[in-house]
Amino acid sequence: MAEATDARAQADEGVSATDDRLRLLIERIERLEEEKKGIADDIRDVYAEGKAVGYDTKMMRQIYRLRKMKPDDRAEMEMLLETYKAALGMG
Amino acid sequence: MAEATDARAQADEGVSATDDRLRLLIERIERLEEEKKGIADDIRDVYAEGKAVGYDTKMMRQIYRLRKMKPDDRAEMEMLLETYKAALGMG
Amino acid sequence: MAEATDARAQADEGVSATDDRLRLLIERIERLEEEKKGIADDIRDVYAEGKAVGYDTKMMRQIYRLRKMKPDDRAEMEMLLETYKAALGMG
Amino acid sequence: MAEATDARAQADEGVSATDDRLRLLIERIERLEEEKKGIADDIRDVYAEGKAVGYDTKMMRQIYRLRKMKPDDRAEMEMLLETYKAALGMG
DNA sequence: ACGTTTGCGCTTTAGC
DNA sequence: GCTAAAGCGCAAACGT
Repeated sequence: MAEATDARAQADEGVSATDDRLRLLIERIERLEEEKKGIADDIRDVYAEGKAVGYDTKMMRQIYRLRKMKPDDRAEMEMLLETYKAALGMG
Repeated sequence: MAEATDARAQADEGVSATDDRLRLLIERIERLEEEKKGIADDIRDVYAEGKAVGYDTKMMRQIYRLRKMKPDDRAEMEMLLETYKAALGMG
Repeated sequence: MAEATDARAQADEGVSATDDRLRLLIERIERLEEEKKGIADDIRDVYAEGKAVGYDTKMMRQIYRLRKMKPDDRAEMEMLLETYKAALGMG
Repeated sequence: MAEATDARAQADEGVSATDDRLRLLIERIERLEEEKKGIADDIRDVYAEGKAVGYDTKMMRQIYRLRKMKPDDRAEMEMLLETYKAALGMG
């Protein structure tokens, strides 16, 4: 409970200094979110560019996903295999 | 390992010029997605920083959301919520 | 725009009848959420029971996940293979 | 198909008594998870129904959340939010 | 241009 | 209390 109310305790004592700190944090977040959106737009543009030279957008997305997922899938499969071995008393 | 990578091995072999162009597009996308993830991590860090100095994460996110809304929309939304609350006897 | 403000329009004209309707909907949701929580608790109990007779909870969850995912994974792998074939001009 | 199901094939073969017990537990979990999903679908339907008669889905969910909170917690949360908003000059 | 459907991100919850 | 995973809502994307 003490931790949960720290912010209010601060707000109650003196608002100005901590409020600047809060505003600064929020503004940093807003700036970063903007950047993130910019990147997302760039990605969008690349897909559009690919489409313009004849590639199917859906296919490009699938290929991207496939390349990304491969290592993870292998890791997961191996983990599941270990699980099975353990389940059969080899653990 | 051999079985798992058969599909890509095939892709690497009979590769034409158009496939290089496709690969280039995909690689650009991959690069941008990486950047995007980096930004997202930065945002997480800022929230963590705020939490470390006593602000509630949930509230910070709420504040960010409210600031993002157009003032009119925000006012309308709050009014609608009050209306609903009143309708259910929630003072 | 007309659709978006329907609710408020109703609220503005006469509150009582529509409010009962709203309350009824919310109460149905609350009841269903309770049921859902009950089921979730039952699931929890089964895992606890398994743990009590010596099975590792984490492992049981993995097995559940595996059994659930298998058919989907096969379908997805085949789809991705088709994608590759298409990318190589066999589509 | 043969390769992909090797792991399960092995599990099906060298099965001991304890594995039957494990399977039974898993099957109970699967049944319960199915039920849970059914309830979740019902909830979705109720929201859809509310939307169909003019209520805003987002607001209904917000109302449900607020009703679920203990009154004291709700009051404290709203006050904290107001404090933050004031700190950022959001009237 | 709209409605449907899928993918992504956030929120919340379970386990350690 | 924190980290990791699952469920869910939202929004962009595709097809009509």
